[in-house]
Amino acid sequence: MSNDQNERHRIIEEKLSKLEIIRETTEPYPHKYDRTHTSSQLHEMEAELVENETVVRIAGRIMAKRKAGRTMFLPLYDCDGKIQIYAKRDDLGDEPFAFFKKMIDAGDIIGVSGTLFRTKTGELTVHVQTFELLSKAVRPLPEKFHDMSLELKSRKRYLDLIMNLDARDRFRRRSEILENVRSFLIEQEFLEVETPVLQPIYGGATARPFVTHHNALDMPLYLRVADELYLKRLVVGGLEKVFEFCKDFRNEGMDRTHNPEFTMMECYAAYWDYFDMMDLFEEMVLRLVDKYGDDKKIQYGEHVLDFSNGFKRLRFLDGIKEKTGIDFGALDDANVISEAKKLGVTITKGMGRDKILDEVFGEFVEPNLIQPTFVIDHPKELSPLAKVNREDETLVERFEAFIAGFEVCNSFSELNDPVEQRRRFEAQAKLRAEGDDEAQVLDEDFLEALEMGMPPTGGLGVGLDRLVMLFTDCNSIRDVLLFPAMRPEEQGAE
RNA sequence: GGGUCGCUAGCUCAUCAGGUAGAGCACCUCCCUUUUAAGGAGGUGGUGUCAGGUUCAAGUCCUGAGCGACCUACCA
Repeated sequence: MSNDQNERHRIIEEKLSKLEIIRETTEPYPHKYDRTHTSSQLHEMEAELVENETVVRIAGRIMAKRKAGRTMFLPLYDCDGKIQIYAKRDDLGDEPFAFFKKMIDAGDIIGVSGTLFRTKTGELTVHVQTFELLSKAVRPLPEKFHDMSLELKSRKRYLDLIMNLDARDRFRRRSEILENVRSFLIEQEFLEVETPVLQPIYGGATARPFVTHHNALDMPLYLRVADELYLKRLVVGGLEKVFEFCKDFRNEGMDRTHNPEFTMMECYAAYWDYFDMMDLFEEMVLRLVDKYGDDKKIQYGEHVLDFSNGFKRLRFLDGIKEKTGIDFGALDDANVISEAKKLGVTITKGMGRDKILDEVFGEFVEPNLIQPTFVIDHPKELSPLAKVNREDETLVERFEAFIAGFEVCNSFSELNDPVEQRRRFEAQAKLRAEGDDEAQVLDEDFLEALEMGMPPTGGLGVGLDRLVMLFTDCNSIRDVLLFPAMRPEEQGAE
């Protein structure tokens, strides 16, 4: 972008010329610095460090420079918090102090050694004995007492992380949550595996893919929309419990719960059904509730989400009946259409009965599912990879978890009948021919795997970004992605 | 995709009855030996998102484009 233009900016010019002056006597970008403590360790170990007058070495970014004559106070941010440092001319000597005062600015990264004390206003502070410039910043920090715009935070996440310690905490928590889920699955004896991101045929979800091209093979490849079909191949192969943390890519709209690339966790367990998966998911989430919530409750925006009774179970058609008063399950196709129309649902050509039900559900039920709910037993056409329901052959054995009005997971008793699976794929092909470009594509290689015999299997996919949103009280997926998708700032930039 | 609002100094924002721009932070000079949105004095810095139009005159009005925020619809 306009680097050249920005580098003409006065402040940057000034800092660059300052940098050249520094270079005459000092290396502004040395190779390393040995620190003895981090800021939070200083706070934790204060009593001991003060008593022993321990000389500590810390490093971090200067966030402000408060000059008071022949002394300076500077807040320093490091990996886990902040600590104030105090520099005094009489301690450092005229030359070094002058260098510090003149050449080192807010935004620079320095290392200092010194002893701990408390100022008369009570702030724990390092009394500097020696200092070292570790990295000179040639751009100014953003303004310090107003929050950056949301756009700038998302575009330049490093600035957000520099300025806002809570942003660092949020992403640290994201990592912690993912780690928690991972170790939970490993405890349950799931095996972590990796499957292709680049796939010759995409499948496992109803979604439009990103397409790319392999030059050597001269063929199109698709970025995965799900890893489901690969994980099931592994179950066929005898890896009975597998999981993957997978970046998936869907070429669709973006909003507060959707980013074109996002992170899912899918897991499959042989000999399990969807009830087992409900238990697994519930336990996985309750662990997080215990860790981050209070008395089985978590605050999310205006809502208090109450997990003390686990997830409520709501049958898909019952949910619709509750909210609309209409028992769609008892209606024939023509009446489904006319009732849906009465409700104001837009029906387009090629929408089958079940698709219409999905619309009704999405409109009238989903937004109301604030408290943790498993929506179970969906219509068959919506779920071409799910096994038919053992009690009602028009439905499948499936559940989706809804919390705070959005979907967090999707799971089924996996369809393992190769003949039936082929039929379902063919039905999808028909939908596709009728114009549904999200319909799934027949995957012959996957069918061949099923034909080898897959044990009865339970599968689960969890939208990890959304899970993180819940436990970080974030309203938008962008806030839990370090680098959310953004349009380039300037056109024709290069 | 549809609607509403926004885009002015590096950052956060003023100017909003059309008369060619201001503040705070940051930066520069100076004063200040316990400050913490440090303070005081002075100063630099703007092709007002872009492109057209109306007008004697446009950041300000009109049209279009770009980017963003929020709401709304669909996929996790």
